[in-house]
Amino acid sequence: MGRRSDGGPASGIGLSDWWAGSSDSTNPPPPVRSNGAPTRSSSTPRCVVAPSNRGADTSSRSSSTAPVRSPPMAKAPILTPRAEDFPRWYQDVLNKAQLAESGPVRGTMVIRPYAYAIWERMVEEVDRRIKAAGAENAYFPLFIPQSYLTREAEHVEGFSPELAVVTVAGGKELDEPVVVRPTSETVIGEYMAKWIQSYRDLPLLLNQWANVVRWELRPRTFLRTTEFLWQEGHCAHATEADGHAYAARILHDVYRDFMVEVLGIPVLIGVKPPEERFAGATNTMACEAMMGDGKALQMGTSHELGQNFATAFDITYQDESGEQQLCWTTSWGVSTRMMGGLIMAHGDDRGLRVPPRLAALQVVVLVVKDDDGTVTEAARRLHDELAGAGVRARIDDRVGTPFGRRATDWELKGVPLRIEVGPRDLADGMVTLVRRDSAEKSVVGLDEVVGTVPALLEVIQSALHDEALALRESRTVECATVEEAAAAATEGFARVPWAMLDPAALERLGRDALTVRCVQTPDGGLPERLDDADNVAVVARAY
RNA sequence: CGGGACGUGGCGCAGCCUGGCAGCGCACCUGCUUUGGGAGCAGGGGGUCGCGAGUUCAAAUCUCGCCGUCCCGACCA
Repeated sequence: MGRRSDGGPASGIGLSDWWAGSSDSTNPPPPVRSNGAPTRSSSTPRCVVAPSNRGADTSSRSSSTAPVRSPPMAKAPILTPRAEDFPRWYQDVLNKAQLAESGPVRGTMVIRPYAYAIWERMVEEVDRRIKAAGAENAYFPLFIPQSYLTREAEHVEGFSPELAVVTVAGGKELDEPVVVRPTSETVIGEYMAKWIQSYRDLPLLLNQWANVVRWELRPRTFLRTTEFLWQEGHCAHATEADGHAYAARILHDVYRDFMVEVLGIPVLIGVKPPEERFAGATNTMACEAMMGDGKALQMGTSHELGQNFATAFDITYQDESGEQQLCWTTSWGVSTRMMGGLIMAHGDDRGLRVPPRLAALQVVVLVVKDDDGTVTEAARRLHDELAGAGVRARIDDRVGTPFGRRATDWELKGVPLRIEVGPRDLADGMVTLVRRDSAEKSVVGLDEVVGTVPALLEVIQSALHDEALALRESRTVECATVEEAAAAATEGFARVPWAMLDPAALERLGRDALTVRCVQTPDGGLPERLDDADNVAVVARAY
C-alpha cells in the first residue's frame, strides 16, 4: 500500500536470426485511442467524479544443426527488441500478447482475460499466504467521507493531489464530498475503533481485495494506473513491537516468499528512507526487484503506522491492568503492478515468459497438423492425462491456422512449455517438448510425457529465477563514493553506505533521477534501525 | 500549468503544401490451396476524415474556434 507503491519451412532459422537481419521497421506503437472516445453529452450527470486539486529455433529440430545465417530479408521483429527501446517493447508485449489495453478514461486499463487469469493466480497464492499469516478477509466501501481523510495530517497531505472526489450524486450536490478510496486506512480505522475493546481483541488482522483510485499524471499500464487492483492488509496491535514484527512477517513470509517462489523474481527487502515512506507511516518496508533494463520496481510494501491512525480514529483497547491504550497499526499491500514486474523481469524479445508455478496455463498441447483426426485424438488424450496429473494444460487444435502463427502466439503469451504433437512424431510414438524460457526442444515418448512434465516445469521455474538473479547480480555494484554510485545506478543497483548519503549526496543523485530504493543491513537483511552505522543504501532508477 | 506534435475503417499510416470519386498495410469475412516456425492466391465487408462554424460551384485538404490524445518539462512515485 504504499502510496505509489505499489512483465519454415526453412528449418534452420532461429528467431534470433530473424532479428539479426535488418529491418528498420519496428512495429508501430500502440497508443491506443484514436478518434473519438465518445464524449458523453448526457446532461444530467448522476454522479460526477472530479480529481481534486491538481488536477525457434527453433526451429531447428535440433539446434545443433541449425545453420547460422541471417536471411537478407528478415521479417520484421514481432516486438520491438528490448535493447532497442525497452518501454516500447513493454507496450508491444501488452498488445501482442493481449494482456491489457488502456481504458476510455486516461490512466485506466482493461485487463484482458489471459492477463487476468495470471492476476487471479497471483491472488490465489498471495491470499493463501495472507491467511496462513492469520489475517482474515473483509470488505470495506469504495466511497469514503472526505472528512475521514483529513483526520490524519500527513495522510491527507500525501494523498489529496491524487484523490478523485465525488461532489454530485443522485442528481444533487452532496453535502459532504465523498472520495473514491485511494487506500483504506481511514475507513478501516473507523471500524477497528468500534470493534476493538480489549487486549483480547488484538491483534486484529484484516485484509481486503479491492480496487483503488489514485489520479495519476503519468500512467503506465500495470505499473501506475489511475485505478488498480490490490490487496490491502490493515492490522491493529497492542504494542509497537508486535506491529513491527507482523509488518516484517508479511514482508518476508507473504511477499518475498510469493515473489521468489512463485513469480520467480528475486527481490531485495529493506526499509524506505523517510522521503519514500507511505503518507502517515512511521516506517515503510518494501520488496524491490530489478527489471530487465536495470531499473528498480517496488513490488510490495509493508508499513508501520505507529499510533498515527490510532490517534486519529481513536483505536484504543483496555489492557490487562484496565488502562486504556492506543493501538499500533500496520498496513501492507501488493497490486496489479506485479503484473508489470512480471513482464519486465521475465520477458524477452519473443514476449512474456510466465514462470510455471504462477502460470494459469502451464502447458499448451499443440496439434501440428491433422489429416485424419488421429493426431488431435492423441493430443486430447495427452492433454487429459496431463490435466489428470494436475498440470494446467490446454489443447490448441486449430489446425486451420498455420503452425508458425500459433507457436508464435503462445510464445508471446509466455506459456512455459509447449508440447508439439504432429504426425511425424506420432509415427514414432513421440512428441516434442519446447521450453519457452530457453527455446530448447526435446523429443519424448508419448508415455513418458506425464512423468516428465512436472519436473521440467520446475526446472523452468528455477531457470527463470536464476536468470533474473544473475542479471541483478551482474548489475549490482558496491560503491564507495557518490559519484561511483551515480554512475553504477544508471545501469542497475548501486550499493553505498547509507551513512554517506547526506542531503547533498541525495540531491546529487536526484539530478540523475536516482533514488534510494531501500536501506538494508550489509548482508541484505531488514535493518532494525534506519541509522545503524553499517546500513547499506540501494540506489537506482525506479519505475 | 509551460513547450512541441498529432486526431482519416478495429490497429498502424499515406493523402493536406497545390481543394475535384477516401486510399495503403495489418486485422476481419468467403473460397481454394496450404499447415513441423509469423501462409499463398482470388474475391469481399467495413470510414459522417475529432467536433462546430466559415470561405468555395466543390473541403480530409484552406480559415477560425472548440474538444481530445501523445511527447518533453514541471509536479508526483
